Parts: sequence; structure tokens; C-alpha cells
Amino acid sequence: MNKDTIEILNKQGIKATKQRVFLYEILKKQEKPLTAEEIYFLAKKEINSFNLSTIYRILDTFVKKKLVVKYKLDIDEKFHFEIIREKHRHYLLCICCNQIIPISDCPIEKYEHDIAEQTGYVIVDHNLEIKGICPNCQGPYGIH
Amino acid sequence: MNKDTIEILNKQGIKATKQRVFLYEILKKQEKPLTAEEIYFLAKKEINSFNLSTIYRILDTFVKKKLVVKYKLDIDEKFHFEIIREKHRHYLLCICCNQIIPISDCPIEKYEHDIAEQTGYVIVDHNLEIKGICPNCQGPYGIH
DNA sequence: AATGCAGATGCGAATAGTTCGCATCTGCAT
DNA sequence: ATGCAGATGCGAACTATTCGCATCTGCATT
Repeated sequence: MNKDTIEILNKQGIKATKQRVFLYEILKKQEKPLTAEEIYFLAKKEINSFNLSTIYRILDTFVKKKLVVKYKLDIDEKFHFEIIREKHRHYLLCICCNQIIPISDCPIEKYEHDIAEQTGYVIVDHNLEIKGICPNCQGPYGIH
Repeated sequence: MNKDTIEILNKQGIKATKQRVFLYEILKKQEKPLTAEEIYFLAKKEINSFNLSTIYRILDTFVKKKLVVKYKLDIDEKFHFEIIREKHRHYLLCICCNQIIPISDCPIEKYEHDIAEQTGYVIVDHNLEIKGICPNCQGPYGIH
């Protein structure tokens, strides 16, 4: 069990159980958001008894403590979970093969100020996903 | 039954049934996307036997024929449906009262070109929602 | 106007991801 | 080592959406 992870969890007032530490570390490694089920299969490889409800519950705890964000992508019906980093990310989704890749920067931040002025809203967050066809799927053998 | 609507539907090869015409006209009036259930309640007021499965099926037909777009918003678990207009729209969502208001223009279109160059993707679409607290909910009686 | 038929609708059951209730178990303070 | 609050495992419940099938409707044809 990684000491750093335990410390991060404790700092948030989260009891560092085996499942929680493991789940946090899975998420930390990812370059893209994962579904609860994807996490489940990764988790099962290492810890035999790891229940899907538990995964949902742990993820919700992480979301409440602002360690993780939870959202849906337009490619399917499932929630995706992603560890919160210093800079938030947006993703580019391939509509053919469902590949998910991060986009380097966020074009919305500057725009939020204008929106706030126009509407009187206090802006707190935003979602952006861009959909396209990846180089692989464009090729002669791509499925369109 | 509105002649214009019937013509629009026929032009897409959609048989203009009472339910379809009515549903199209409900959507046309809206300034914000509706859920199937919201449409159901509006529809029930006028046409007594109007089934929820039928609404979903009609909406799917409209989506296939590119008359309507279907997507989820971050405020709940439900699909939202919106008639397709010349200019696509994005929405500002109040995280307190779930108000949905349209944003005047789209800051992403110019950005898509850069993304395409950086990644080799052919960009086909994007989603954007901005979340905030509306003027009403900011007030002294707002629920935060 | 009556008829026939492809396709649309109504109804109820099925589906799938997520959440919940409850009994058992675990991490941690003592 | 012990006790207990809170975490987990398991199965059932929940909800938006979809599907299967019997009935009905719009429309072309007569």
C-alpha cells in the first residue's frame, strides 16, 4: 500500500482501506477517464473480492471530496471517472472506435468571463467534448 | 394539423401522423431542450392517448432524419431533445435550480481547426455546457 | 367512399447502469 | 487484544429507455 496515497486520503478524512487505496492508484495512472466497469475489471485482477457497488461508493466518496470528477461522455450511457489534476482536461472522442484522447488546452476559460457578464450567472464549471474521426478510422479500412 | 409541419415531415419521408406532427410542433416552440417526459406531459394535455414509448420512437425517427438532436445534460440522467436550427446552440445550466438558457454564440468552431491539425482527427461535432449559478439563486434566499 | 396494407402506436415486459438495504467484516483508536 | 464506527459484499430495487407483439391508422388504390 502506497504511503503517499494513504496520506492523500487521510488528509481528506477518508479512511484508507485496501479498496480505496487501490482504486485511487488505478485512477491516478490513467490518461483518460474510466467507467466503473473498466475499473472493476482492473481491480479484479489484483484484489479478488472487489464489488461493483463498492466501486461506485468509493468513487462517490472521492467525488464528494473533490479528488475525482464524474461525468458522462456522448459515446455511451456510462459514467466516466477521472482523477482531478491541477489543470482540468477535455477530450476528443472518435465516433467510430470510441478512442478517447486528451486535448492540450481549454478554449473556454477566457470565454466564461463574457458569458458571466451577459447573463449575470456566476460560472462554476463547464463541459466540453469534441467528436471526430481518428486517423485510423479515416483510412481505407475505417468503418464509417 | 399544421400544413408546414406535414410538409417538413413528408420531405424527410416521414409519414405525418397526428402524434408526429404534434410532437414536432412542441419541439419547434421551445427555447430549451426538453426531456421525453416533459414532452409527454405537454402532449398528454392535448392528445389523450399518447404513449411514452411512442414519443421515444418518434424522437428517434426525428434524430435519424436530422430534424432533432438528442443528448444528455449534466443536470440529470435523462436525454434532452432539441429541434435542429440553422445555428447550433449551447446552454448555460444553473446548478441550483436547473434552469437552462441558451448561450448566444459558439466559441468552439474556430478552435476545431487547431484541434484537427494537432491530432489528425476529422472533427464532426462538439458538445459544450457551461454551469453556473443564476442571478436568482445567488440572492440572499438562494440555496447554495 | 370503401378497402388493403405497410408501417405506426399502445401496452407491458425487458434491459442496463447505478443505487440501496442489510448483514458481515475491517481499520484504527483504545 | 478489543470494540466500534464505518466500509464492504451481495442481492434486490430503481429509473430511463428500448423492445416485442397485437392492434390501429394514414394513405394509395380502386
